[in-house]
Amino acid sequence: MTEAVPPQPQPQPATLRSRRREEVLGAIRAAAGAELEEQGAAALSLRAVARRVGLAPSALYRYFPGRDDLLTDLVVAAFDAQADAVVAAAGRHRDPLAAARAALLEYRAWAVANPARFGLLYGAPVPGYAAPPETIGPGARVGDLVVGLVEQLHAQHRLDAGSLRRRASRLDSGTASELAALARRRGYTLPVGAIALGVDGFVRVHGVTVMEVFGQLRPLTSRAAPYVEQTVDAVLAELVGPAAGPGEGR
Amino acid sequence: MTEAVPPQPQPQPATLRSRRREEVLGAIRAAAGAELEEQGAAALSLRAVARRVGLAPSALYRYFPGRDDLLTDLVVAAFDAQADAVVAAAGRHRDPLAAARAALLEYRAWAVANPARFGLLYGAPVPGYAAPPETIGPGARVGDLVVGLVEQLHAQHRLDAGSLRRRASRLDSGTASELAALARRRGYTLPVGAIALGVDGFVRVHGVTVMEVFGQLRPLTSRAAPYVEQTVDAVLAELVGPAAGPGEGR
DNA sequence: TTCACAACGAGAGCGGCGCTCTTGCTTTGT
DNA sequence: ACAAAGCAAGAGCGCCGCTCTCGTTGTGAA
Repeated sequence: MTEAVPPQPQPQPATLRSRRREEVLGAIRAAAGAELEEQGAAALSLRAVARRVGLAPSALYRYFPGRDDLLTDLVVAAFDAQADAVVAAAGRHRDPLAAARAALLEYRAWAVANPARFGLLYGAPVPGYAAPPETIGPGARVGDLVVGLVEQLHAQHRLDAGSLRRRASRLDSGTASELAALARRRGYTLPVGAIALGVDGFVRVHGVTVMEVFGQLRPLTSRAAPYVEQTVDAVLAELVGPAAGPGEGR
Repeated sequence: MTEAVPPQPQPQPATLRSRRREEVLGAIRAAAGAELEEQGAAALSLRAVARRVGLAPSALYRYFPGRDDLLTDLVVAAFDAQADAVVAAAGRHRDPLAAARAALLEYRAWAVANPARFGLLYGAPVPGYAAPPETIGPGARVGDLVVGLVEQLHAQHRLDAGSLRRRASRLDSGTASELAALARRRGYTLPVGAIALGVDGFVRVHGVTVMEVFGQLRPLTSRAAPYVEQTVDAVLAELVGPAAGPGEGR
């Protein structure tokens, strides 16, 4: 559970040793990322990483307490890379609806481009490995972005009133109070029905992405991209009404 | 890729050896299932299975050519068990809408009750293991059931005309022709828009199930059951219009 | 009924895995 | 200049999947 390496770099000493250490650490991270991409998460082998960087297997334990901590490091890096990509895609649009569309499509595109990393984050848990608490921070960035965009749409009075009413009427009191608590905790200022709408949409896109990346979509369509696009458009239509076509936004 | 054991039992010899073989095979399957439930798919160890059955590790190779073939056997068994549960749940209702609701809820309930088996089927692929072709037959039973129920709703003119029109207008020609080919291949007699509606609904339920079983839903709600139920109801409402409440059907 | 044969289970052994401990060597701060 | 700390390598532990060999035992044909 202990952090392998403190995230804040201390540039004060800049000694020969600390510089070497950063270099080797970067090489290990790069090698582990390459191994992950080629072999998958559960097959990540410390010895293979050591071979790739040209170190003895035992030398790796100077940098990571164990295989699980190396996995944790990769999990955090993957969450951050994914969030960076999605946030950047959303940031290219001023209009929150166009930003949401770009974010959801990028969520899927990043997953398709990085299947092993995506599987590490959202696949069946690696046996004997429990995600430590320091991974939940980076893991929440995408969700926060989506809710933030829904919040903007709500502030601009663009959320579909019918969808909002229908969704709120389906909410049971337990889920509603938990969503309200979540909103209070994170400082959201939108009604729980709107949060539920946003969650529904994200869950839907995540579901179709999981099916595509893990191979269950291929029996239905050989090219999954247009199907995902249709799903995203349906999600946006549910949010702001049927006016939201593919050409909406900037 | 070779089937470890022919599925059709030959009761003709009934010799002492063949009877013993069936017993040991059953014990191995049971032990492997227990190991799978306790340790997860990727950690399934032939030696652990052998210990549990009380055999030498090498003796297992008389029954399965290797670890992957044992995995394949478990995959087929899991697909069949899941399909049995879902089909049975649907079979308890005459009305296709009620049957669809029961089937989708049972799909999630079985996954929650058998997380390791579900992860074996739909999680990130086990490294170095590719699902062999004999697994796709049992894997299609649930999909066929869902499409069959949508087909019944269509035959009874109960599908929501607006949903059907909106979904068809969003279909691109490539996806549409692939769905049409799928329908031809499997003998469906419903329009591609209806197939797409059914696929959308199933994908949605699968997505929320994956998130619950793999642990990504807990940050949102501590009790996922009502959220899944709301999703299923939304899916059914999309199918037959907003009249479909939780109390619909027999 | 006898007997060659095939199925069976156990054991030894191969290379690879995560991980620990020990042993030298190099850099560091005093 | 020197003790202390960091570092890399090697040996070794028990685990893994898998192969090969060797007695033993049930089987079907002679």
